[in-house]
Amino acid sequence: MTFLVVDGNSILNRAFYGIRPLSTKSGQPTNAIYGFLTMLEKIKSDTNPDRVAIAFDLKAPTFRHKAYDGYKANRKGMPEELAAQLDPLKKLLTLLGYKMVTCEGYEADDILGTLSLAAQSGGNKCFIATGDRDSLQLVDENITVDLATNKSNIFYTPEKVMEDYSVTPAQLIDVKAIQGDSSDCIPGVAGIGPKGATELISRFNNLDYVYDNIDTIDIKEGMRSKLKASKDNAYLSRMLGEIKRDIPVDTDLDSYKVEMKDREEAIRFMGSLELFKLIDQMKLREEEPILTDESKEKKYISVKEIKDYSEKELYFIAEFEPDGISLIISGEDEVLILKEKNTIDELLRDDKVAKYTFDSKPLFAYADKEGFEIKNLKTDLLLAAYLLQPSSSKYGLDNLSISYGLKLPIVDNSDKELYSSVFLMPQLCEKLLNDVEEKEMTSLLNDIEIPLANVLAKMENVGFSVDKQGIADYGEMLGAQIKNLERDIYNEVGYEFNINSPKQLGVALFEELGLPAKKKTKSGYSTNAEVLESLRYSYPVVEMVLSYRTLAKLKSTYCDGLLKVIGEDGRIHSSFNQTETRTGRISSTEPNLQNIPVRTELGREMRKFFTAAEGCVLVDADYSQIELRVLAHLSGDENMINAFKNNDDIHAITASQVFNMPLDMVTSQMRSRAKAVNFGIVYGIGAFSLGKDIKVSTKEASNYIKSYLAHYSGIDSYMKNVVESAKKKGYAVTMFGRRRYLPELTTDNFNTRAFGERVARNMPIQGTAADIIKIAMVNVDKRIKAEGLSARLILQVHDELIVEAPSFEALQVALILQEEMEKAVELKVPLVAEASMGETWYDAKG
DNA sequence: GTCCTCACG
DNA sequence: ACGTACGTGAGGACG
Repeated sequence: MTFLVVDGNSILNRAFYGIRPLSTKSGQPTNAIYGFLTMLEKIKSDTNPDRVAIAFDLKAPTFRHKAYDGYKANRKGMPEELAAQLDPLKKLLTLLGYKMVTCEGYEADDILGTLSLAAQSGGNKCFIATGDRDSLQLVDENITVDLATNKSNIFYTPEKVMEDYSVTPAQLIDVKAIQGDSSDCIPGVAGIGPKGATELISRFNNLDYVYDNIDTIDIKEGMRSKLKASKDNAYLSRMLGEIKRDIPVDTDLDSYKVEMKDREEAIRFMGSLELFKLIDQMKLREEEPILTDESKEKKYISVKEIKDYSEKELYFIAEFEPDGISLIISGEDEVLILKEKNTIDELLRDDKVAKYTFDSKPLFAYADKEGFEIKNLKTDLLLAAYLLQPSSSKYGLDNLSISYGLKLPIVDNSDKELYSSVFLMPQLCEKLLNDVEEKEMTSLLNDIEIPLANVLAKMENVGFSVDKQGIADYGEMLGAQIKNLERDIYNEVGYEFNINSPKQLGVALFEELGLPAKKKTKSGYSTNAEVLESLRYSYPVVEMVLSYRTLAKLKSTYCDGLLKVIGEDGRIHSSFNQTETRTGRISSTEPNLQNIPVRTELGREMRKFFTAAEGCVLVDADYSQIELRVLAHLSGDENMINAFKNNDDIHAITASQVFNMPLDMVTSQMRSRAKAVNFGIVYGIGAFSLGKDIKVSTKEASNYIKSYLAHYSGIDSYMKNVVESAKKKGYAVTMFGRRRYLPELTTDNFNTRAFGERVARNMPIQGTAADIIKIAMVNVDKRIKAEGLSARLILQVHDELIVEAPSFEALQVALILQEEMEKAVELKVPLVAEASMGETWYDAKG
């Protein structure tokens, strides 16, 4: 039999430092857990053990021995991020069926020693997997040490130990007794290091022989006196360094059989840690699920293709392939596949068929293209899952089933895993919708998110018309300027290099030209805009680099990037993702139309290429100060509410309050600083960053904030309450009940917790604003339809909506936009939206 | 695949 | 004592 003993703490350490930081979206670190299991799998496949024991130290921070020279090395114990992974790892190992061994008063090494000896005495082969070399003394004919890192595994047999250390494994104890080991606080013989120690032991065999014959052996006098001086330390060190092999742990090897009791629970737990890749790597899902006796769930299902479907309830997902649509439907005892287009269309528009699906947007897009409407869509599980867990990064139907404790049946005549989770959709729906109801998000789901999916689908279909030639020409123009700048920069620096490489640029500026470096990043000098900005007026080359950066960004991201995604219809069809952000905003990809330049004139030019179709105009409306208005509402601060009721210039009013000045004495600089404070408040504010932003000292910035909160005392108390409440509830919440869970608030790590607190202050504001514009979008879409217009919403940019409308509808549409945006919700302050129009986005933006 | 940088609200 | 404002997506360099 082969026995494997794992040095848990040591492998965990290797994993933690060897794998880049990973964490769930909610902030639970997982890299060490991931690394540990990957390494364990690798070790197992290399050693093929029949039994496995995993040894752990009992105490988290490891003070091996009382230090004789202070204990600075381990003073802080384990880093927070590692400590936070210990309990989840142990739980997971237990779920996976491993037996863990700990022993009060002893260390993991002693457990390795005892178990390996027990295995050997029983005539077995034993592997010890560890990350540090202390255990090498245990190696013998039947005990092999696997020195494991996340990259390599080195197997130490007696021969390999001899090869590397020139002594036998047992002699390593004596070598260490002489040389000492500062990391383990083993003193050794002062003045003799690894070389001397190894030579002594390989020549004289052991420590006893050396000291028994200390006056007669043939060594240098200096060494003799060092040895004599440290004799006590040497023997103490040997005692400390020798691993114990008879400590009281369970040596019944059969108790270390690996038996997974509840596979689904293990998968579910791994799912909650978002270790999806690991679930696959460990092939946890391939085998038959274990069903409990009382379970009425089906073990096996089959897949059947059908021509017709006549039930009144349809639980399904839609798949879109080049050859058309197909529905995968949850049947009574099987999964049904429906491919008949006419049948499908009939079902989708039949008001008498209640429909439950996962990911409705493509379905809405399909119906839009086919020119009909989907009727009686009861729910979208993807959107429900998002509301329940907005911080997750992956919402597969299968992961969802698992995390809701459903056991996936085996599909016997298909390899598609998806089918088994489709089969469970009715159960899953019930569980999810109950959950949504309990958390008071039913209206958010049914009245906002699901109708919005339809609106977004249509926006994607319509797309945004662009002037392809215009973009290409603009790109060429930029290209020529970039070439000139390149040449000038090379001239200044004296050689050619890649200006796009921050690394090479750092060397050129801060080494070759000797400019003062301000900041460093992990991999070299920081060359970001903030650093360059501070040098631009003193060094012409910096100015050139800044221009180069601007132009290169414009060309690569916006000209080249956009040209690649123009459709055959001459329009850009971005994708709007509804389940991506943690605050409830939507995001835009391929391309991202929410970050088209506007802040500088040169960039803003890009918007001239975003046009209305022939005979149409763009109507663009944006909210004025929506986040501050939301803040005024949520906080109930009278001062701010009044400012908005009076339709005052909020930043100027803030300036007059913060700087204690009459309004007509407020300078533009004061206004712009007050504006930054307003932004800072919304983001969760810190004096340091505010100071950096407006280029005043941290102290001064801190005074601004104090003054702000004194004048807006309602905001002060609101901000305190909102953090308090998030701590109590575990989540931040918007006006419409959208949640964001904040496990960060309960951690001990100061920075993590401070982050959580800022998010707790920001999310209700950003999220409520997101809710509001979503409502407006749904209502605008409805109004346009109700009034029989052919105008179409084509883009949303967080506080801005763009509609493409036939010219003759433009005025009507502008009114609709403004009206629907302003009355989307009633707040304690007016909600103001302003519309304007033009042939291009450049002209339409007010 | 990750880092750095930078575009937007 | 320590790092430093919220939310996104994309491109280029580099290992």
